[in-house]
Amino acid sequence: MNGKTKVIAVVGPTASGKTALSVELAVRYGGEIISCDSMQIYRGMDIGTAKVTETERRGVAHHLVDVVSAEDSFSCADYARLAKMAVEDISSRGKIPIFCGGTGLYLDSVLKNTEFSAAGKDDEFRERLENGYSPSELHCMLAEIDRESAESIHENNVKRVIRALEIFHVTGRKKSEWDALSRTAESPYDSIVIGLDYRSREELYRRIDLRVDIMMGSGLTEEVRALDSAAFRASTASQAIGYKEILSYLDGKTDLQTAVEQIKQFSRNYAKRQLTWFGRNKEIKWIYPDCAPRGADVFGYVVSQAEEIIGKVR
RNA sequence: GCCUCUGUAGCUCAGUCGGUAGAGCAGGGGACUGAAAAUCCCCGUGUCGUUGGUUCGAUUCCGACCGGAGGCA
Repeated sequence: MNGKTKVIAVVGPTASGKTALSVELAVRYGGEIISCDSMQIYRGMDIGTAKVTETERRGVAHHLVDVVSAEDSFSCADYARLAKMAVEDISSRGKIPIFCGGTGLYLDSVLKNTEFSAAGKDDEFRERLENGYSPSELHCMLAEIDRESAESIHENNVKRVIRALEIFHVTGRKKSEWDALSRTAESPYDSIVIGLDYRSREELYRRIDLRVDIMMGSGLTEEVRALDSAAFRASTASQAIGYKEILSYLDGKTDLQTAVEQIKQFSRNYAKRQLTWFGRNKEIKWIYPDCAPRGADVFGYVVSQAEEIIGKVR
């Protein structure tokens, strides 16, 4: 007992079964869910983000779902702010906050209590750099003001190079300085992080493909059509897997079958990136649904594994 | 039946004027601090369809055969 707020988190790649487990744990332990998904944040994006349905929620309160319009911009820093408030709110009512989602950066920023730099974004500045310079020119500019950051960011990663330049432009201090500073705050949480993954990568990929087919059958095309607008197309949300491909189909740039294949493909690639992110967090306790005993109820197995993990730490 | 084209990495295809071959995608690994479902980095030996021949040497040239595509009749 150290007085820190207890939180549970369920993480893992897309289609690994996080939603059902998190709700089950919330029911068993008296918890409320805090979504940790960069796309479920947006209103109107339900089918393509596999957002928790009313039935799936089983009466459990869900936070940080549908909080902004799909045309708005949103950031990790915004998320961290809202998530901390949600944790406060939930635990003040004697309930356990349970994070659930696949956006590793978002979760870490909360659990590790990342102190974000004071540099907000400056769209004009970004645009000017994007259009006015080559990647190597930008990288040289960064090397001049912040050698350390320049060394850790690859020249071709223009987005990052520009952000580092932006931080200096806005605050007059280096990104590397801010980064060091951001790591000094201690986490106010005691967290148990449960990861869901499949021992068989193929099995995970099969689940992803299947889920995409279900999304299509549930009317993803109609959902995207309903969201379509100039503002949506200019937004971060429209970059989401499933949305950008259908948009391209609606424009007649790809046929539907190709679009669906791409959605599956990009989802699989994405799942791999998620696993890489979570893989470096050695605190995560992994559960593999495909390791359930032959003939056993898989979900029951997953839940009992989770209970064991939670029980041990408590 | 004849003619032409074609057979190279899981897929799509380059290439070797004869000295055993390389891209994209897939796949694998990695990074990640205000766009993160984004962005970016690293990893390519495969009977070069089979089989004869020519050659010091053939995936590359020639013949036959077997797939595939098209054309003529």
